[in-house]
Amino acid sequence: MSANEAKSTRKGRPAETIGEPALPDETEQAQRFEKARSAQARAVLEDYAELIDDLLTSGGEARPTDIARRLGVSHPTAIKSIARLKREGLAASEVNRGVFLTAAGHELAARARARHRVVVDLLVAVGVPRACAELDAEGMEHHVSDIALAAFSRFLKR
Amino acid sequence: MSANEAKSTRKGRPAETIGEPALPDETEQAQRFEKARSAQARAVLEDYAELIDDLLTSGGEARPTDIARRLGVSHPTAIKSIARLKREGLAASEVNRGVFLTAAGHELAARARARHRVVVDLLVAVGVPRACAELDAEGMEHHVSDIALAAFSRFLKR
DNA sequence: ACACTTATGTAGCCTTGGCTACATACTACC
DNA sequence: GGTAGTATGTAGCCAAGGCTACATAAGTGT
Ligand SMILES: [Mn+2]
Ligand SMILES: [Mn+2]
Ligand SMILES: [Mn+2]
Ligand SMILES: [Mn+2]
Repeated sequence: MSANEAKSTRKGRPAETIGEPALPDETEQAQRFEKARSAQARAVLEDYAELIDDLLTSGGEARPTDIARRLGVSHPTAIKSIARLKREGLAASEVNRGVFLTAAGHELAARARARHRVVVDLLVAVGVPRACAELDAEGMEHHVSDIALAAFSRFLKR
Repeated sequence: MSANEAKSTRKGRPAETIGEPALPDETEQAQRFEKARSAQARAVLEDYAELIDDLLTSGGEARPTDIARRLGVSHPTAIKSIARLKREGLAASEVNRGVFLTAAGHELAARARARHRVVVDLLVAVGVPRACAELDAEGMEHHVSDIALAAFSRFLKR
């Protein structure tokens, strides 16, 4: 390929003839997808931390079955994810006892809850019905960056 | 537990003493998480379909290495995901040839692209910097329901 | 004390979507 | 036509997050 100016062209395709849509830069696009993937990897941790914190705050324990039921998964699934939280230093528990959050876990939960609320509020503010906003926010929240979150807050303050 | 009115209380916890935050209904919460999980399961298919369609539209082929590079993954990963698209009737290709979309795949791509654009536009409209909007939208889009999307469109038309 | 019920934990399976290493197929070029 | 280089495909590994089935622990009630 020596000093070929463009793209990837095994069969000598014209490449960048003008007039066509023009795709985004390859590297930039790859970074977008990469960011989405890493956000996704954190999503489970965030949801568990937020939920555990909610359960603890609401005057009770955070027990695996409660967690499982609220997440809509089987209890072994919940236990396995809780194990990951522990492994990553976000939660702690002794056998046959409820789950607790470490300082880091509590931090994460607090941020997740605050973000969750802002996302729901923003959706409602732009006209999404409340119930739908609650539904959609559960997945969207994990992809909202700090910058976007700040913008949302500003927008909500008119 | 016979006709116990509430919750789950192995050690006879007071359950719903007033004053505390009051968690959302269990079933409703479970449905939210379930919806987020199923959206996530579709995310890869949507991104691949959208990207393949973009590549085809931009006057070229959709070749596995191009797809892989734009997604920021290795080519075997891309090939494996493309195999899933084929399995689900969204794409087709013969060996050592570029990938094509079936009617269903093209449909999916069109919807994904339209939604993607609206999501970016909405983010920008509420004050998120363009670059950040592009980044965040890549992950958020998959969780935006038709109802929310319609609300976004309405909002964008002032 | 014992039985019953519920909660917890373990084992083992599956799928998805990452990866590397290797083998094969094109295409270009001399 | 042979060789180099790129693209494609295959094999096999891993971790995450689902699941069921089973075993154990802990309360509840008679
Ligand atoms: Mn969530
Ligand atoms: Mn949340
Ligand atoms: Mn996307
Ligand atoms: Mn997209």
